[in-house]
Amino acid sequence: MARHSQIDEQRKKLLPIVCQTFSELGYRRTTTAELALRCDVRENILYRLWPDKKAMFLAAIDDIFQSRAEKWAEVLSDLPDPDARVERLIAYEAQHQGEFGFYRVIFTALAETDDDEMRDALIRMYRQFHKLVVKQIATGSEHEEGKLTESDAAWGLIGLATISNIIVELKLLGPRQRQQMFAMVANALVQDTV
Amino acid sequence: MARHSQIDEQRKKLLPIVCQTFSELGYRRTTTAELALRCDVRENILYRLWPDKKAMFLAAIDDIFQSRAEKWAEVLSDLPDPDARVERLIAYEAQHQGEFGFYRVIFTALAETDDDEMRDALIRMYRQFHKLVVKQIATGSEHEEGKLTESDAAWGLIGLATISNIIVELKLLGPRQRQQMFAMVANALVQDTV
DNA sequence: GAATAATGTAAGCACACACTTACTTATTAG
DNA sequence: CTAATAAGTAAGTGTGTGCTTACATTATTC
Repeated sequence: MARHSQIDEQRKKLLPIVCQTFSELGYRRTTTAELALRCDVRENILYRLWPDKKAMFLAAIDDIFQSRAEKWAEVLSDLPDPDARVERLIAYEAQHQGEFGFYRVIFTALAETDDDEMRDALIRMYRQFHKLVVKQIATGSEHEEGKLTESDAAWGLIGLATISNIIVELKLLGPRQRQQMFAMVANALVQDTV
Repeated sequence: MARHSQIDEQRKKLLPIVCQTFSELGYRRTTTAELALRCDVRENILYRLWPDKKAMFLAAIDDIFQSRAEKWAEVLSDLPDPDARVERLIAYEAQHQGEFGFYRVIFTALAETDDDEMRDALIRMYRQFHKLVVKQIATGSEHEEGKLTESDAAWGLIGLATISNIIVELKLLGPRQRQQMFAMVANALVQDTV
């Protein structure tokens, strides 16, 4: 008989490199040759792990969200108080915006939304992300007239994170200003919530 | 002697078609062949109007911002009262989000920010846009402690518009819900300003 | 230890697409 | 009228790149 396949292990091993590459270069500019180079394997080996380039990209989208969510859990692990959690999260995001090239994957994916699988991956990602944010800012209190629902505030925050990433990428503001802006707007949104 | 060049006129004539194409397909998926087809000319004619594909795209970015700004001016032309102007603008944007494929051009451009000219075009566009929004929400009153600056609120609104476009594209919310969300968050940001 | 299947290497195919070239036809200024 | 140049036509060309194929090597299990 023959040896056991280690395809799963290798997929898991190479995925971070694949993520990193797509994060730097986006979808189109990432060539399979470049991926192979960075993974230190030949192209056909990548094609044994995933059926095509798109599958590699979709795997990257999923993984990026996963690791982001894990990061949040880690950041919040020692904080029971909900208010402090939100505060910590805002501070964390204000500081680490744009560090992982997350947005670049998302933006290039958004340019490919004519493709159904790509759409679906994005939709899944945004839904999960929105849910996660709602959970973090949820207070359980009654909804007051004129205030934002938790869902609305969460979309606002996701939008804020998006433009904040763009600001980093284009250096539209200095780091200090950008952090300040992020914190101010985020707090305004959260404080207007319930 | 020979006839006069009509290059400028033709550029102006074809630009809307070029914009429309990039808006639908994004940068990479728009081929020069497709552009020529839609403009009803041969490819080499496009290359007499612009040096390369990138130049066509950059022209589209500039034009898209221009026409957006003009649209705003038109929407606001009959309103002198500043508060009412903001209100009208929010209502207008809430309703017309995603109509022009504006975001698609921007997102595909954001995937090409390794290119300096592309970066510069985006930076210019965002700066102008931000300035325009600030002007619309400016009240002239003193800045109060704990409230958002007009600049911060403007970034918040641009972020909101961005995620709102994404929501439209991915149908993450129904039109009614999305409009509601946009209006609520936008008002929260504006009311927290000064 | 040999059959079997996984892993690795190297080369290249096929196609899409940005851009060019060589040429013909229309227009107009002098 | 005609020389000169713009506008239009048609057919490439070269390159980048996603993906494949053919084959050699290695490891594992019975």
